[in-house]
Amino acid sequence: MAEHEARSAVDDEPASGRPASRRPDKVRAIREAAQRLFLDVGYGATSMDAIARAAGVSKATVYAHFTSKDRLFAAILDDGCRRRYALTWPEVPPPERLRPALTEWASRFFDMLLSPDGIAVHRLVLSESVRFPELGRAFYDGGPHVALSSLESFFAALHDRGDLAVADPSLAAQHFVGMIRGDLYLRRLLGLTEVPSEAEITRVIDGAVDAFLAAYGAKRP
Amino acid sequence: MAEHEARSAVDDEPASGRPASRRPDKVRAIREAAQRLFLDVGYGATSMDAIARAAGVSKATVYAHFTSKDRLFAAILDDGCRRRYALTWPEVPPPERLRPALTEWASRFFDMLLSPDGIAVHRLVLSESVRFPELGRAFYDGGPHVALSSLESFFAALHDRGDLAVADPSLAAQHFVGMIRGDLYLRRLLGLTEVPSEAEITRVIDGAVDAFLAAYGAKRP
DNA sequence: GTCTATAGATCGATAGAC
DNA sequence: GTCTATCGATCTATAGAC
Repeated sequence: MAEHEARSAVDDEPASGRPASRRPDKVRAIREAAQRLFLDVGYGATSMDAIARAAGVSKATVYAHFTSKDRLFAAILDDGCRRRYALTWPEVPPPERLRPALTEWASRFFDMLLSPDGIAVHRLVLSESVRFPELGRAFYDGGPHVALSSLESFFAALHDRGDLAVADPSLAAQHFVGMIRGDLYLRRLLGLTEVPSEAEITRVIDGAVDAFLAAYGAKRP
Repeated sequence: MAEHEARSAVDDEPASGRPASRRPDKVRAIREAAQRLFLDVGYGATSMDAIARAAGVSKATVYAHFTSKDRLFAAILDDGCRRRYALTWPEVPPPERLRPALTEWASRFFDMLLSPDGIAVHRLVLSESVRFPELGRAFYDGGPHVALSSLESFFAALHDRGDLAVADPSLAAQHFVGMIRGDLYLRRLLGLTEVPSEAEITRVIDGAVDAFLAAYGAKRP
């Protein structure tokens, strides 16, 4: 095949030992194909045949690198979705000006939440956490829990400083996130609407920040 | 079989026409078995063999009453889950005393949301709304949309009366529901926690009502 | 390491006796 | 209407050649 010719021209490898392990790119191709298929159609509707076909390898090659469908699924989630999801959680900015900081955080959170990839990850995790109980725990600890924890300490610091009046930082963090999610998150999960417009996003975020500050803003005498 | 004897003793039917349609109870058994299985393990993991076995009939009998697995699934959702689910949305109480009314509504909403059946329905709909797009629409229109709409008009009426300060009733309704859901809803969906204790429920609901009233309570001069 | 070919199990759906 | 028995397709996983 043309593929073989193209490879042989650049295949003088560093001769770094045994001649085995020639094609790490095939492993990568399998991972990418599996990730896209799992995210697009879910675990059950993704067959190992489809993964092999999409990756351009034979099914036996898939099984040579991943013991079973379950293990491949776990590897994909460990290596791809969960880490990328956790990394996209923004850092909480320093509380110099409160409203812009909240707006900025909410904006990034909202974008990640409603993006096609974000929705796909949520759908996949929610669908398969019954079959794979560890999945729900790993996702929560690496995703939502990180966001809530950082918000909690952020709010607690502002409370100590007198810039906010949060008796229960945990509840306040849940309220802020819950108000940002609003209705759009559910409608996105159900496939009822596309990624909202900038105007709609601004309206929702400003509304959430306004309500949060009205509820938790420090009432200084 | 003993089953036949037991039946023949009371089987002198009203002779209301043709002798067919002897066993509506078998249809009911199929419906109940299918509903429980779909809710417990989802559409993909539920086989027609399993449904027939759980209902105590043969697989051919299932197909004699329901054309296909898809149709059986649709019938279950139409007849059982969705209607029962929609009916359990609490009525919004009259606004005589605001705080107790909000607390009462939130309490019933929360109970329904976190109950084993409520969580199972949500999980099923979220999982299968990709494969069955009409399912997501039907669920949303019969469930969350009803709750949000009734809250909206409730808030709008209170605003007109001067008891609340809600510039955007739609956003306010989403904020109230979002704060009630908080973190527990997601953790329930992911299978990370059981039905919370009464004390925990009270803490979350009181916190949401407090925050909502702090944000939207009328500031009368 | 990678392929083709296939085993073994299960699934949705049906035929035919009663 | 209900059963037993089975078809044909599809899926996960593996054996064996190169």
